[in-house]
Amino acid sequence: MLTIGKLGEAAGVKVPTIRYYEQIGLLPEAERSAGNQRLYGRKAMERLAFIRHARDLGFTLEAIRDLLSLSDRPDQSCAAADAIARAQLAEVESRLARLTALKAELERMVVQCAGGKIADCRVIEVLGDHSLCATDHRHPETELAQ
Amino acid sequence: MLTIGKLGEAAGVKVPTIRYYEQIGLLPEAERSAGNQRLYGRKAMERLAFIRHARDLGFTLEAIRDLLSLSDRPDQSCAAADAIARAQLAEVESRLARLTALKAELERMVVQCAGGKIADCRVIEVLGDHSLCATDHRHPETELAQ
DNA sequence: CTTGAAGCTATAGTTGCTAGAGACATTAAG
DNA sequence: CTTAATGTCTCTAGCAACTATAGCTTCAAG
Ligand SMILES: [Zn+2]
Ligand SMILES: [Zn+2]
Ligand SMILES: [Zn+2]
Ligand SMILES: [Zn+2]
Repeated sequence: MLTIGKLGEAAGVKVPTIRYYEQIGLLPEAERSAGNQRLYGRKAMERLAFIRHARDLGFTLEAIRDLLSLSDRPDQSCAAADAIARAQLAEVESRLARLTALKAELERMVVQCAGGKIADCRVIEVLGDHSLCATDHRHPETELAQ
Repeated sequence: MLTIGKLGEAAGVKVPTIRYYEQIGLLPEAERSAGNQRLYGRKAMERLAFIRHARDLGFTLEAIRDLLSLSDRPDQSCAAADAIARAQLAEVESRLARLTALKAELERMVVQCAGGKIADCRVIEVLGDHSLCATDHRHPETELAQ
């Protein structure tokens, strides 16, 4: 059995984060030692590794909650899990598209500035006027999140 | 003079967001009508458009605060403004790199799943075990933000 | 002149944590 | 065995950048 600190170290998750996951019900309530300290076994460790990995792949905690409850029912079809993954892929693709446009605009800005006074700075000028942009990079309904 | 609603419409910014910007000091306190409603002139409109555009390009409100105070001093060198823009470009590039890796992993996951039971689902399997990943996509110190 | 939209303030909620305060538990050294 | 240094406990508050709600006042159209 691992203490919370050891578990965090093993899984690459900070201690308060583990407690937070328990608090929001993503991890079950941990067993406690005689002195009221949390103790974790292999199952908890695997569950936390799953969460950590899914977070690293950009899934929200809500999506992870769903994936975890799916993974607890091995006999069911995996269609729902696959749908969550495909939605996450679509999300990532849309962010990629947006960031690619942003990168192009930012590059244009910094390249075009000759480096004089603020009054002549292309960066300041472009920020004040989107019509000077080459692409339509504007924030659609897509959230900035992640 | 525009009311807050008209200003928001013109600049593509929601009304509560404008009030929020005023509250945090990003916009100056607006003039008020006899009935205590905010009124905006062309300067406020330009300032809000600048903020909106910079937000669309991914700058943080802190960076925008700095850019705005720089743009209020037209005689000074634009080096500081350019540095902020280059930092933002670097940030975007690092997010792009990470998202590109995520996209590759997510694609691998969804492609490899044959679509049967959860017990055999490649999505669930890979989420539980990063060693099944092709790339090291893990979250460095870089924040997930935006 | 009435009514509905738009404005006002103030507070709380969102996501996914992170940081602190103050108290108890465990471990290692002396 | 005692102390000191960590580690852990709970609880609360804070971060970005808004968004939503409640309960009010003001404005503009018919
Ligand atoms: Zn410049
Ligand atoms: Zn633009
Ligand atoms: Zn599957
Ligand atoms: Zn992985």
